[in-house]
Amino acid sequence: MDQQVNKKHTSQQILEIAQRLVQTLGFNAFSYADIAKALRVTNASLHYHFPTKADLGVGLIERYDRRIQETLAGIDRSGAGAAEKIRAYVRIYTDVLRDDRMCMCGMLAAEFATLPKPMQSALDRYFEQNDRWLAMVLEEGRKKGELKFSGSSAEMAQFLTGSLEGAMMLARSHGGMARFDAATRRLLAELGA
Amino acid sequence: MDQQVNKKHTSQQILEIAQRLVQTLGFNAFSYADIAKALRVTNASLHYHFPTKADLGVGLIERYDRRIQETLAGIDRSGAGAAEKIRAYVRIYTDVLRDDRMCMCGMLAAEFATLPKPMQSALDRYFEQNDRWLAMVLEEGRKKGELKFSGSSAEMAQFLTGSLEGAMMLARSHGGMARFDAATRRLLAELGA
DNA sequence: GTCTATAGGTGGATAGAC
DNA sequence: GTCTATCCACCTATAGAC
Repeated sequence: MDQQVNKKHTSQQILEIAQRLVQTLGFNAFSYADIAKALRVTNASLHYHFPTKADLGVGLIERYDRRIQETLAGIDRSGAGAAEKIRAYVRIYTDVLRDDRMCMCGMLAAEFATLPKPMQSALDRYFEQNDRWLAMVLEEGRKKGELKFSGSSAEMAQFLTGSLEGAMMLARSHGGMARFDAATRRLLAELGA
Repeated sequence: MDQQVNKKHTSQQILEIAQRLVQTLGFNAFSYADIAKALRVTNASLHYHFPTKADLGVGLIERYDRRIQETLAGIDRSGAGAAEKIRAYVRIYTDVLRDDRMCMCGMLAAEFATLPKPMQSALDRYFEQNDRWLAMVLEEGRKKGELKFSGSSAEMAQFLTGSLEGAMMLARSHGGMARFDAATRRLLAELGA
């Protein structure tokens, strides 16, 4: 149990708790005190791991990004067809919402204007990577005749994420899971997936 | 210049400034001090018009609601066909985004969990009324053969608002006006509008 | 790595003079 | 209706002991 391991472990716990808080309340609506209470350490202790809240925020986005990329790589490795890949992608969102959370980066997108520059940049990279993966799958799927849609795959990718994030956001306040499910069914049907 | 007129005038100015702040920063991210500075009055003076921030928030939503309803009623009175009505509806969002704002209620939906109960209720009424109008137009349009879509008109209405809000939100942080325009073009094309 | 203690700032809100 | 003055809660962040 050397210090590195311990530090890493605590950092991970902090990120875990903070992420849930962002997904449910938003980045500006939670405080170090909230994390401290949940983790039963003091406020000051958190600043050892993440000196400023901006550092914590960047850490959150980069970890979220890394995890999603791993998930997407897993979907790629599964050898599934394009249609199934899209369905798996949508399932990621569905699972998050079922856990009463908002997509973290969707929440941060709403708060974008108030976020520290480094967080804005990290968020930009996240959406960039996501769109790239989606566009690739869409392009491949259309070529093979598994999917159908008009316009460029890049544009369709952005439309998809926008609609998913929006449906998710409104489902949380008005419409619930049923609203989100209806939206995803429509999107998938539209694509022929 | 009696007091009533003056009061109303100041209240309106407060609401005007506050609304812009909500649309750009969010409800939790602005303070009475921001409004006071912009209006060049003191912080305390604002509390005369809106005792608590929750009061201000409810006032914002109800005014926003009233205004949108008037706009929708205007569209109804125009005698336009269903397709043109939908296009006019979409144009409302487009104009807001062009002014570098987010739809106020979309922003509030993202912050929903952190809002005072009275604001949540007001927001609920807003989305309810909006969906009702949209569903009515969609239903009418489909009957007359001006619009085409699968599923119920109520469900399609919720899908539309969700996609518009989501596209708007992501356009503000990643993709800009082009992204939003692409989304609306796709949605309208899908409807045959 | 975590603690106590505290600084320095900002938030919403109220009392009471004018 | 607007002002000054003030309260109190909470926020992020730091210094320094352990």
